[in-house]
Amino acid sequence: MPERFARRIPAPTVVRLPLYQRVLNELAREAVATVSSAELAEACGVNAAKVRKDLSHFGSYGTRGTGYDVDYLLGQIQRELGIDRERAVVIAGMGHLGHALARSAGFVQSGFRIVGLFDVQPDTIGEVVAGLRVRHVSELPSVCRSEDAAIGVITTPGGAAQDVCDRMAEGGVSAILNFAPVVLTAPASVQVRDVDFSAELQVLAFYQAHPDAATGRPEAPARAGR
Amino acid sequence: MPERFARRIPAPTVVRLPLYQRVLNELAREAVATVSSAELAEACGVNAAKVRKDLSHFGSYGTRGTGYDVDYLLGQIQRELGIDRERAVVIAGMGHLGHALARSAGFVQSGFRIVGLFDVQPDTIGEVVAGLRVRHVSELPSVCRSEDAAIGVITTPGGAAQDVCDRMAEGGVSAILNFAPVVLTAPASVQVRDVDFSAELQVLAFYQAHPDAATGRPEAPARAGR
DNA sequence: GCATGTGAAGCAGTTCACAGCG
DNA sequence: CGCTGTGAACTGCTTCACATGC
Repeated sequence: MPERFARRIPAPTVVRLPLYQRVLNELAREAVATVSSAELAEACGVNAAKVRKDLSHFGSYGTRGTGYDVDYLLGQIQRELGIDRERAVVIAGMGHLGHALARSAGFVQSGFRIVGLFDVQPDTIGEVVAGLRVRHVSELPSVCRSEDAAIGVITTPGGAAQDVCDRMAEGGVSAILNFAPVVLTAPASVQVRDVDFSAELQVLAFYQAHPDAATGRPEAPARAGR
Repeated sequence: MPERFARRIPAPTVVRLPLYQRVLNELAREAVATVSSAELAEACGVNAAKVRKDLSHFGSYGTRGTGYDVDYLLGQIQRELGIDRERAVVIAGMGHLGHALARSAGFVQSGFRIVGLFDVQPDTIGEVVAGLRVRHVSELPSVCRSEDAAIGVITTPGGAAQDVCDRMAEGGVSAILNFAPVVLTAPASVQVRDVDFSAELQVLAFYQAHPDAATGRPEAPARAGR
């Protein structure tokens, strides 16, 4: 058992971990035994030195002159990501996006299990999606507690997002993935990540309008601070 | 017509522009006439100095002692984002996510018009979604050219993404929003932004597993880089 | 008086380059 | 000899603090 305390990991590094994990998974499936930082970097589209620095934050997993053992490295990264234990997730807002996420194979493969679907529309409640019955949002807090769900996904319209956020916090959720185009207010103990499709397109549009501003390759933008 | 050459805008600033745009839009709807950098910062969940610095990259739009004129500032930001002209978008991969995006109201409101939907499934082709008939991916390049679509969205399974990417490039697309969990290879002239839901959840899981690593407030989304 | 705009300071992540080790 | 791991240099964003101007 390696050391216990993770040193402060740079946020950009944390964001890249899932990428490494994904690529290593593929390599493992292809029965590749070892990778050098250069190869892994190539496959991830990042700089080799960055890969080594990132991995070094967790310890020395590589072998000099050889590279990294794919299976071992994969295991270490998954452990860092806390994928060893399955995590329960609830989704609020069963519109098209909510449906899409509920049925997403990627979530399950990544170690997440969806344990609750919620909405407020009378005609949506009761519907069965991905084997789960959609319930009214008022039941969200209790379900979070009974299912021990610590992660919530918000796919409601903007107007309903803050209310849902409050209910999630009430249910003990400590991490929220927010797709609603709204700035949420949540307790400091609740981690919020925002995803905004329109904003992504707008960024692309910006660089189209300002080709000179494009920095060759955008790359890992890091977190904008709050 | 203001000046022509945009100075090099920091990538983090570009990522925040859509956020400012959104918040300013709300303020405009509420008929708020002016905002100070502090108020705008509060509403966006960012630092006030950052707001001023960001805006200063585009010129001096504020009035000392008063703040910024909401309508004027909004107009300037939209102009910077190139929202003044509508942009045509094509979507490849009409699974649940593709459907969700095709019907997304947010895209239209943000100045994007969806002009083509594509898939390879025989039973999906021909279906009409959001007023558009789904066509076979082989038609993608020609439609991009005829509709002058410069932005493509990939919502296919991972295995089909690179092929679609190639076809988009062939069709003259210069910006791609990629939802497939794959590292795409595209010409340097094509800007790619990746969005990976599972990766977002994994990042949240990481911070749950390492509460000590949480940097106060991560904030606004960032893209895992290429 | 009050809020912007900005030089300067501070800080963080990236990249370099090489010592160290298999 | 090759590749990792890492100190050090570098680059760039963030934050500060205040002069400027309404």
